[in-house]
Amino acid sequence: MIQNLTEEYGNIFEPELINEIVQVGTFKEVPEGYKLIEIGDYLRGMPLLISGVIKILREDEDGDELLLYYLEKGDTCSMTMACCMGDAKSEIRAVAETDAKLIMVPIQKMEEWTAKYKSWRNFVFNSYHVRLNELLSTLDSIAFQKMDERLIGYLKEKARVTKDDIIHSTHQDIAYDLHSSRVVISRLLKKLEEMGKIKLHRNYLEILAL
Amino acid sequence: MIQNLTEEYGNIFEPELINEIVQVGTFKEVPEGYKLIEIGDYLRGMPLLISGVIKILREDEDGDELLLYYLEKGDTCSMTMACCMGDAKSEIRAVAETDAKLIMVPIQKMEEWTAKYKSWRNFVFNSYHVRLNELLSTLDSIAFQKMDERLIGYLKEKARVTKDDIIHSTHQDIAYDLHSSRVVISRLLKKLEEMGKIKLHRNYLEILAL
DNA sequence: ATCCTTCTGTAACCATTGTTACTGCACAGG
DNA sequence: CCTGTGCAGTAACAATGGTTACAGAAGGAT
Repeated sequence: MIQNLTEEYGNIFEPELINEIVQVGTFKEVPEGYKLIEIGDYLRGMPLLISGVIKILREDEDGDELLLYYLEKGDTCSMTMACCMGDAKSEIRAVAETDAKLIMVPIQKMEEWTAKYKSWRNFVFNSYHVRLNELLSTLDSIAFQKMDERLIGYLKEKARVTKDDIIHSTHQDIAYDLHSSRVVISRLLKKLEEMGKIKLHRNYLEILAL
Repeated sequence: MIQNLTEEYGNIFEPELINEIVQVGTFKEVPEGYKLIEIGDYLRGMPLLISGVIKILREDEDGDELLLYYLEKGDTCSMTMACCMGDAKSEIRAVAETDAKLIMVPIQKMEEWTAKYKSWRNFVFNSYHVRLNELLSTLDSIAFQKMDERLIGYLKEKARVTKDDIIHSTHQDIAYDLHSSRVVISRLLKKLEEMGKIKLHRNYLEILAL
């Protein structure tokens, strides 16, 4: 655990803080598809992501989903922090997009470290900053873009975070993330294939030139 | 300035912090419609709202607008804080929805006070928390609601923050805020009038029962 | 009063997205 | 090998929202 922490966070946290994290944190390794947080969950810990990708989803009363953004190594979940301040109920769902390693820190420490360590304060503020901007771009894409543009953006982003030009998703998977329907996504993907930008297969697709 | 501050913030900030704010802050009174922040502006100060309502807007490259949320007394602009951490360029526009009084605090103090005052830390974290959730509901309404529901929500929220069941807006104004077109809004408003929920007039409308 | 500008109402039309329904294909498991 | 299940392709249609165009009403300015 200590070497993982030092690798990812050694350059931003003071050694004493790293020590504290090692003391109170618990190491966790989760497989792809593992549901880390469900909407309405009471949060007891704050995750520090060591490796892998976590996707953060929003859902409404009817069960309609929407992908908000991905967390990558070095990220933490601002939503979690936000929740720790308030009623502590999660507003979002977190699912491992790939196998992932992370460290869970008890939320009680948050406040303490915020007073004690400048690096922690900067980290927390920076996380909020990044997450707010991430949410803003998500909002932009929903408000200002059409579905074909959103789809292209989605494929690009997914390829980026997984470092893989093969997208291992069914059309239905994509439709869920974009809060659309399978038929619509199939239609648009077919267009992209006709334009030579992607190549479709069963259960996956290749990005050729987006 | 001191009595304004004490009225709105006296119960959450320590007296020493109030003193510091009085020392370095500048009082500002702006009329309805005053543009406080434009997209791309470099931010030099952080606003603490004393009275009035500020609306926060997002805009894309083509100049299409979208209302994100309102700030009310006791609120501050998390976006501003977020911007102070990063490249300091504003991602949003802030316009006074009503006449408003506020205190501008130099951003250099933010970091200092965060280390020094627990109440300030809580205030800043809480602001982020509230703003994140506000952004989430905005996102919800765009992603999951249809225009008629969004319109009703908009009218209710506007009536709430202005404490006035008369909405002093033209159909075009509303269309801008909801990122729709005037004709669409007129159509939907007419339907609401036929349902007896509102009464339409030139340049304003009355909410009867929403 | 007359003119001009702005706001509103409305119709006709279009584009995008979502829905329903049905097809065939791929593949895993017996 | 057959069969069931899930995935993808496609057509026809519906609904929502956006666009264009035009007419008339309100209200201010001269």
